[in-house]
Amino acid sequence: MSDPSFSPRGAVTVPDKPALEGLEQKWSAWWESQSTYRFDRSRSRAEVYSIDTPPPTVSGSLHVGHVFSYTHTDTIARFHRMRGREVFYPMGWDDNGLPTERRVQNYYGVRCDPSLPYDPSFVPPPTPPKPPVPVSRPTFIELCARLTHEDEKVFEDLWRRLGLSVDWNLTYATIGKPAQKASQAAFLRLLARGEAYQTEAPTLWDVDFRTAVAQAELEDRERPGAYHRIRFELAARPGTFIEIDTTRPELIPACVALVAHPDDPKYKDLFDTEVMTPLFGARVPIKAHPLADPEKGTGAAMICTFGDVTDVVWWRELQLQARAIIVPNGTFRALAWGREGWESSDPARAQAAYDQLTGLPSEKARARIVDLLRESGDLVGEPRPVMHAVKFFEKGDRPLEILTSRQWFIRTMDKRAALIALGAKLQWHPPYMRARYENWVNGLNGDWCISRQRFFGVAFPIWYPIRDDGAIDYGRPVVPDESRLPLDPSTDVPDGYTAEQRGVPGGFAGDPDVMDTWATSSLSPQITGGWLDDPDLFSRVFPMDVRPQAHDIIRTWLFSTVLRAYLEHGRLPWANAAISGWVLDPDRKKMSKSKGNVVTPVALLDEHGSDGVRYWAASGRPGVDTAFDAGQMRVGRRLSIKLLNAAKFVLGRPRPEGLGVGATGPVMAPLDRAVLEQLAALVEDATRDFEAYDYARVLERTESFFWFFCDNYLELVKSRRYGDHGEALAASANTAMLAALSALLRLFAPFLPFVTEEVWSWWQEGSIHRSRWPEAADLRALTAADAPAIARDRAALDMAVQVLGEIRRTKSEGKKPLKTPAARVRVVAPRESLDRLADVEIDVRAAGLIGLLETAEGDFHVDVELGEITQATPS
RNA sequence: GGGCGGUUAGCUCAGUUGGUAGAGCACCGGCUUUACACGCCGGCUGUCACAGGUUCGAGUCCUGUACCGCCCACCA
Repeated sequence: MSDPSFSPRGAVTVPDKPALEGLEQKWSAWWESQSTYRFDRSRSRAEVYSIDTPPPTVSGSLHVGHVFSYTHTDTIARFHRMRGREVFYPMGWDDNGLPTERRVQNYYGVRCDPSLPYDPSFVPPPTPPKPPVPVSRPTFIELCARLTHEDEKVFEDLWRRLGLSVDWNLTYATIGKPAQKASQAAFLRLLARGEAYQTEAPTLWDVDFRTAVAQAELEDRERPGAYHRIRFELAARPGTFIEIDTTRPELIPACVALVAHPDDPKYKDLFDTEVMTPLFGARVPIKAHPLADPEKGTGAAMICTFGDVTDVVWWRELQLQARAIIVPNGTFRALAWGREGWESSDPARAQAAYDQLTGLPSEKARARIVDLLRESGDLVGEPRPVMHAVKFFEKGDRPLEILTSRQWFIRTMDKRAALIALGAKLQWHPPYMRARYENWVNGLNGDWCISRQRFFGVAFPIWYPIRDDGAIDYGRPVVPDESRLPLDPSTDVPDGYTAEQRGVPGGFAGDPDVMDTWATSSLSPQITGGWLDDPDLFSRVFPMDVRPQAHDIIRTWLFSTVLRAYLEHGRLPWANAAISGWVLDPDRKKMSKSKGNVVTPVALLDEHGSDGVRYWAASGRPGVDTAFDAGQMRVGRRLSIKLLNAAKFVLGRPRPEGLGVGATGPVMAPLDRAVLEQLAALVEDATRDFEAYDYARVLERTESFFWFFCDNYLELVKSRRYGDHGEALAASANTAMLAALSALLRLFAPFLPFVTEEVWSWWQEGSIHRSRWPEAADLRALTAADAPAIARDRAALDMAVQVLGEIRRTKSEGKKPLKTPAARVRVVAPRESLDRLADVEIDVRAAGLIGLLETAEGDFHVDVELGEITQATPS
């Protein structure tokens, strides 16, 4: 036989009652012991299929969305493995950054106080205390590591249970040493090339986390607010006012100008004259800028430092002064009017007003100042409530503020054209996802801020000299040699200094910040591929074949990875992006913990089995948000059971003795040839679709064929295969069935790894997941049919199915058992069809329990008379 | 405001170059049939969102509209 894999190897062992129970434990343990998914790094780049696995956030909750998208990737990985590629499939854990910090704070009841000394004997209290216990930064980081390790085990258990074919020797963590080293080295190289820079500038700021955040981490949320109409008195014409609308009246003390459109006739004559701010009496100019919309509010707006990103644009482009009033925790700072350049026409009144705001957060200050404005008569009318979108840090609970601070940036704006070009070269699955990427790149409005004022993360590996006057000299950072990485500048000492010089004049200070989590995640191909420490491995896996990920992080993870690969290697990090959708609940909302509609994945696997859950997941098409559907999981479970039973039949020992599974022979019956030809076509389609990352289509078609195979083909050939028409025809059926079973099992293997492995083990050696993907040519070699013969065989199969269907219908409508004989069947059909029916007559007669079969030429129809056969069976 | 998807049976969704509308689930009826009752056989179900256009012919191609969802921008 040209395809050896359908010939049974050794003894065939089929359980009496095949069942799914226990298969997951059995086979996942076996795969582990056999190293079935071990990556062989001796293979060349062309032979390798490498996957840039997304590291799940281990501090987050496990949910069906994980199961969904990781199953998609696993089907792709298994397909390519069976196609002969050596699959590089690592697993990563995202334990970096804020989610971990927040979880550690809540879990242990601690808070990080970097000023505390390290206490090695610290043990977290048994229950989280309130208020939280302050701990040193090293202790906090230890607790982060401890908890994430626990979380990782839970994820690993889930992944093994789900049957992901990852190589567990290739795990990585985004806070692990290799990740730190890669992040720090890449940063130093960017710094050396001038692609990373530090500057003091207005920055998006989360007041609860007290850190800068990036544009990519923003999200809009609808919040109630109110327009407040405020009057500003013209400095040159007391008693004459300009009115503006604002949703943030509390920022009036930070007001540095008013602005209107250059062509707005209402304000044309007033540009570059001055007004007095209400309550505070500061003189501010009226400026013209095209971003001001004459249609909005009164047409004039207040510019504050800083109320929103438009303020930043105006402030920068109109070269205004800064009056910063909000401090990192989001409250109004103490300040003295009349000093620090905070002039006022009435400093005492300004001070009195401002004192009422000092120490308040924005929202409280807003309520307070509205009272003051109402008393002073500067509030025109009453506030008009409105729902409006407010910018939030995606993980934050309060609206962002914009604060001026010193931050690190990676140059992005000047790379946009190159990034668009790279995005066009990337193969997107589905293709329309590219638009989201291009949308994002084109909408960027600043370089990427990568520094965060947090504790648990990758440190910036640099120090700054401290001048003799005690000031930190940010302009001359002290950088280490790459060989020292990874390092922590808060404990490690720069070359040429001693530890005693830390923090003293003439000494040094470490950079206090950590990197944005995406600054590390964006290097995942480099981290997993051994970029710095294992160039041999890197040359075999990079650039990678595929990045699988969900569509919501195209703007973050996908974008930043493309950027970093471009900056570091001048090329794309992968050839393909396979984008998964979300899991929606039946109400079409994104499944989320807050809505309380999350089903735990383990409970699903318990109820429906891994293969059942995977079936549901794999039926979700690439990029498409998919409804959670337990019904589909039941269908998948049923399919798995059907596979067990169909295989039991195909591999079973039919009567008479001697015509066992070993009795194969030339495929000579038209039905057998037809089914193998159909299967060959299916294999071609499946291969093509899988190559195009359309796993869902492969599953759908394979399943459809499989049910046809069971319900029609197997039923039609049963009798012949039992030997009722001689050994040669039995052997033909036997061969076709075995070849079909083998191919079908392998087609299903990427989707249903457990049940297919189980069935494979009944009659084959080794893992099905290391077996060869079926080839259409192998199946066609069995039939050796030319095109006209194929057409005849297909027509014959078609006739057989139609006639059998008519007989079944008659029995069903007559409410008779299917075992009821059909005494007389008259088939009227065109001559050609009758010839084809004659080709398969013995199979149709046997399957339909036909007594007398009559034929006549005419338009197709079938008459069936049920009942016992009363006359001798005609030939 | 810009962009991207979607709208097909009660539900979830297929429908590859235009050629008489499909599957599963659900529902109804029947059947112990020697692989499977975790099964089998059969049945019912549609103005393919709407309006135009191209075509001998449109679920499929073009234009527009409506609604749903998402991404981005704006948000004084």
